[in-house]
Amino acid sequence: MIKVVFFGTPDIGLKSLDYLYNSEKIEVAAVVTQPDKPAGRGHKLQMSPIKKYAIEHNIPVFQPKSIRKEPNIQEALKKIVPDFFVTFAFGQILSQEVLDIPKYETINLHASLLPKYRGANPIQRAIINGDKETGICTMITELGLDCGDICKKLVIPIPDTMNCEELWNEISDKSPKMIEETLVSLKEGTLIPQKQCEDGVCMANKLTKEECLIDWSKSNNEIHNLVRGICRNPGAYFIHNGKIIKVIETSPVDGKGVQGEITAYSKEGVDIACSDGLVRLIKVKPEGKGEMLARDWYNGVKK
RNA sequence: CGCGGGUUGGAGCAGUCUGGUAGCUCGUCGGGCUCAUAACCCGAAGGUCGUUGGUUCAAAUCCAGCACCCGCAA
Repeated sequence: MIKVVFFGTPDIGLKSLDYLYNSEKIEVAAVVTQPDKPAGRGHKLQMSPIKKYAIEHNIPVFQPKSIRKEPNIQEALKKIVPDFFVTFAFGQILSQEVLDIPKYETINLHASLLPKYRGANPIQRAIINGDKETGICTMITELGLDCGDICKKLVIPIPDTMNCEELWNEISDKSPKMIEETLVSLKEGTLIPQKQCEDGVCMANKLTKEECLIDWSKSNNEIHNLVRGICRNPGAYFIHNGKIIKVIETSPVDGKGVQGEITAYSKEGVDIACSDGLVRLIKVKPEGKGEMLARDWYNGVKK
């Protein structure tokens, strides 16, 4: 049995945690996740999906505000005498003291083809930039952001119509085996991590509010990529009659018109002109309303 | 007690302030017309107005409670 402590917070790591927990070769001795935070409407205290899972399966949970600054929790983790730490979208930076705790290594799973898209937002950035492929890497965690040696790499193609939710799910589905195989072969010594090539390094920064506002002076493909890249969360949007209209689904089509103006409306959707062709809105979500077909939204709004 | 929007035929909305015949656009169904469109014309079906209670001669509308959906912010 390989004894691991799983560090994670959002639901993208849930399947991996579940897989490791049920694996014959792995023992999940504890889970480390972000503290419960007031979130959502009404600011109710909410626990992370990873914590929920851990509680349901009686796995011990640690919730440091900052793992670097809490020696008590570090001590508790030492007592477990883990073989590996596994981090997957944990949301905190580890320190050398923490990295020194496990007998072997700390491994991290990152959702990009490193060294491309190091950082916070690799999945959405790959789609926004119109990449044809991305992937998953497991790596040895070192101080510094996603710069450790690579253990395993898996390429995932991105079709033109794929949105970030679909990619998110695919990564969530394919990660568990990657992690298990990495752990097993590292322990056996059959895998030699490779240094990252320093050539193609680029960062995947967090999305800003401004980036989510649709700029109609861009091309229809750029806008389409933005929409599918950030889909519902946080969602690309524009302002119509003073209301935020989130755009859930689009397709780029040919045509001409005044940038930002609606040029046509049909069963298929509402076409808006941009710098190069048209963007056909298919599904939208107006402020305060549920998701709806763009043609339904426009039907209620036009006079 | 973070701020705010919403619930009305199958869909999207108006009507609520100022109580008095259930309205618009779309869709569906039937008929007609056009070279053609996001087409057009005629007709029809389809609604316990979220729920419970109160006020009133009379409530979608006013008052009180409850449920559910959603945006912002974090």
